[in-house]
Amino acid sequence: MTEAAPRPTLEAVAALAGVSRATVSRVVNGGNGVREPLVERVRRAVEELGYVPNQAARSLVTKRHDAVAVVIAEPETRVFADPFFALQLRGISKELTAHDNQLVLLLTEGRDDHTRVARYLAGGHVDGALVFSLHLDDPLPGLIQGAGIPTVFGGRPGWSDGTRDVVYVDSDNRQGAREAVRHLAGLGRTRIAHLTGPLDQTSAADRLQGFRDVMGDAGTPLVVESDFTPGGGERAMRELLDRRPDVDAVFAANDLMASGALRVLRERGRRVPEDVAVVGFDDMLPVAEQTDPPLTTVRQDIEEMGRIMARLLLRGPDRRAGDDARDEAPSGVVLPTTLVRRASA
Amino acid sequence: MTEAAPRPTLEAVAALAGVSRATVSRVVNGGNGVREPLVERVRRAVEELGYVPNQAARSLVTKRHDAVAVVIAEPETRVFADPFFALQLRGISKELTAHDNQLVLLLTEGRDDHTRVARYLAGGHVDGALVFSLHLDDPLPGLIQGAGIPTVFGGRPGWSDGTRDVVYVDSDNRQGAREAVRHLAGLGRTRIAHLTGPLDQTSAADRLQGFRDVMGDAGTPLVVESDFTPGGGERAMRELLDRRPDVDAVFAANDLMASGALRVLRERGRRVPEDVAVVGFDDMLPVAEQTDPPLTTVRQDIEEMGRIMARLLLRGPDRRAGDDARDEAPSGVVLPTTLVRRASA
DNA sequence: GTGAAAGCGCTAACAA
DNA sequence: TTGTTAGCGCTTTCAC
Repeated sequence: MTEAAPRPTLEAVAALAGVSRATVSRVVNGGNGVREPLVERVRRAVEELGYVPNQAARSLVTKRHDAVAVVIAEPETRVFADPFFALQLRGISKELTAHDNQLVLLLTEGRDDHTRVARYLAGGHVDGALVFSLHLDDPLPGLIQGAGIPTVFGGRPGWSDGTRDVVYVDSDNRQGAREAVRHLAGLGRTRIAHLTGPLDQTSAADRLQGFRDVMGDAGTPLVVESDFTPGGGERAMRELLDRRPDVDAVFAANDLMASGALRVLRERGRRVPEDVAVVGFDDMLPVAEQTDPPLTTVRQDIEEMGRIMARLLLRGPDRRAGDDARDEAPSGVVLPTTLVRRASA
Repeated sequence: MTEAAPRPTLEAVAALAGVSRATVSRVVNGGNGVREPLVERVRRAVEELGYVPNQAARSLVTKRHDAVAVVIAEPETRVFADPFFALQLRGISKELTAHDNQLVLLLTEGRDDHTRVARYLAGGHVDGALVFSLHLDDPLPGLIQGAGIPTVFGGRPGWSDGTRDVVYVDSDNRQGAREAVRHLAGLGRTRIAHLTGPLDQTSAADRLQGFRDVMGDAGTPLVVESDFTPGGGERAMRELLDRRPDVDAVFAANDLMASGALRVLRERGRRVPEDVAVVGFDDMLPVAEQTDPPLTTVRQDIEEMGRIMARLLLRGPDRRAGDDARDEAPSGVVLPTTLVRRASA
């Protein structure tokens, strides 16, 4: 609401300090090659005037922005309802901050926003982008590649053509799912069901794959497709109980669905884990620790994933050393998962 | 990872279309006052070259950025764990998007980040800031005012000197709390307790004030200070039950704490609402609807708050019409709350 | 080590 | 209506 007071420029500082703009610029950018007394004088002038460099002017010549965009493409309402993004953001934010980069968050609610985002990325605001594109048919990744800026994806993109060389960070969803199912089998359970996430997301598809790896064809009739939400978990669990009342174990593709499943099981009078053992995925603490009973689940270090994404992006430009040594550039980083045992299985 | 291909400039487009840079600029910015055939030719050239305006260059001359910073000052871990910010962000994001503004999210993890944020805001990246500063003693607001850009606060700032004229958006926490407590009293409850949030936040302090408005001094012994987290709610509830086993109603200052309290009550064998009625605050759906029993709570329209904050900020500059008519500028917008009845009270 | 001068890509008077 | 021109505030050769 304050009317923008005109900020002092390099020129003003130079005048006050009695030096040239070039010298002030040098001091402001680290002061290399400027003699101590001058540095001191310039510093004082900067202080006195409250000078802050104008980034637009700086970027115009340096072509650097020290800012990174985080693009979250999620048309659905659950963008943040799910603590998943929140945790990744924390990791990303920490890493970027440590390297003096700013985080610019771009939320896209629908297709209309896509061109806006593409324009922004191509418009020279940021040095790179971290992209969360969850669905197979999302046009956004293509647009972003068109913008021609370095990009790292969160989660393995699911394009059918495996030709594009993308950099991404993901959890080992398939292996994590295997562990979960093996754990249930190790408990002596034989009728193990799986509540899937939306299968147009690679994370959900990979977890289903892991389930199948262990169960083989025997598992197929016990698979119920769902959507990663608590409500979806409830619906899927009801359907499952109706279809297969003899089920004795459930592997839900995430904790939110598991919590919904637990509610339905309680409502139907099944004891957990005595009658039905339940395992989730994510180890989302606010959910997993506070269900009744607390949830056994597959933990992925979400915050760390975010941190690694940022690191990969910031490192990117360094690697232009040898073009033939290009294959050492990791195109996908897959982090391990661990099973966390609590009371539900 | 792609090496940045040099983007085409206005100059290039002008050359290809056979016109001057000025004409291209006009077309790109809406095409007013340019004859149709030329517009067409320029459009084609833009298309062909994949031209996207360089924002740094543009801002340098226009001094506008079409971007707004959202500053979330939250040293604690719960930044996002709480869906509260997520919802506000959604509202903000929608409103900004509708006005073709970008959202730049600045997370500050600790005091070290403060100067970085101040520098960013003063550095001419954004046209204004939306600030969530929750704690009384936070130095950030001061720094931001120093940056001299329009600012709107989320939640009433709690500075002791009431002299600064700040613009903020808040819920009517006090009135909401009164409603909650009156509802419990209306149920015939007489030993009504209150689990507070951290009292250095105005929202928590205001809710306590509302509780006191209704209960008077009689309520004081039944107030337990806590921290807005589920764990804090559990601890506070335990302490309360130990101290006052005869308590028959609890007003928790937010839903998260209420959920913790419910767990403790169940664990101690108290029936809700028969033995102890419970009311929360926020109506955070993923929490309130899925507790057992579902939570009666005070709803605030968090997303709407975000939307209004953004609207206020974007409108700001318009209002410079008359300086004497300044008092019509709302310095605080306080939104009403409503009680949502579910099963817990 | 320091300053002078050019120019990053764009918009906005001003002329034509 | 269109083009010409002068900067916006900064970094960066290049002389000195």
